[in-house]
Amino acid sequence: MPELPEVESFGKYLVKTSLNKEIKKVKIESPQLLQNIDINVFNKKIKGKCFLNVKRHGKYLFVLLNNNSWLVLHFGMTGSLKFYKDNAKKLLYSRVIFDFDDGSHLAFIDPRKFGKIHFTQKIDDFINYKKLGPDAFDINLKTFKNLYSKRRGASKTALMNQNVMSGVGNIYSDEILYHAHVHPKTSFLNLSDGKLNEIFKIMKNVLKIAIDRDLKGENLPDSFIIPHRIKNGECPESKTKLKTIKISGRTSYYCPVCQKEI
DNA sequence: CGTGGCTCCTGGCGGC
DNA sequence: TGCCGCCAGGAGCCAC
Repeated sequence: MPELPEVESFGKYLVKTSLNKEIKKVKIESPQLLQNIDINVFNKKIKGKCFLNVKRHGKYLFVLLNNNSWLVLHFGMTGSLKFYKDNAKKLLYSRVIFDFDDGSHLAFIDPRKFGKIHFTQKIDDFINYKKLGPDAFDINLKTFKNLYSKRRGASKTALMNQNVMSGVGNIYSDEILYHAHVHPKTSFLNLSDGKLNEIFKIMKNVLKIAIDRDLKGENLPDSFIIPHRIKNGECPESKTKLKTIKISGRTSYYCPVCQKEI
């Protein structure tokens, strides 16, 4: 689930529910999510603090604590956040739970435990450490073209590479290429300058629509390929049955009529 | 640069 | 029903 749009809404959700409350206790059910930090040190850094603000870069959510450090959340394939008030309730697949002093809780839910939690003093340090490219929602056209115009290999692989640009994953790369009428295996090297401009615009648009819809809890438009990502799904435009191929080990959906390989 | 394979985990689904 | 293999919206590591 969690690519850029979902992480953006997790951030908004955290802001809406969990800011400025003292964290009484952290329950760490799955210590393996903690990266480069001892469980005791983690506890010490969090206990008695509160969340002040959030920032997002790509698929990472940075949560500012009132000790000038940032908690870094990455949601993997199945991570999410859930806020609740009921004291007795404990949600299935809770891996880390923040207990606030007013009796409410924020849980990091993650069935597959692919999520990761770090600490950093500065966001930029973390971005450098992970070698993350610019955020897909912030990036400008010039930078985008610099990064992609000479990129070899499949366009889908390039869009998913977090070191080139950060935030687009398997699902949204398919969506972007679908609207651009580009086959996921086609290389950026084979695309015209105009096509790159178009892909840039489409990417921004797709992400914006996805963020808005996610925040409102609505479904994506039927003109998107994502809702048709099912067995026997059809292209909403040409009504052709969608095809799937493996690219970089991930399943890619595309329309064989609208997206011809070059 | 680039690719493909394997790994970390758990649950759901289809096939036999 | 029971078991098995495969698949899943991420990403790091390694060999080539």
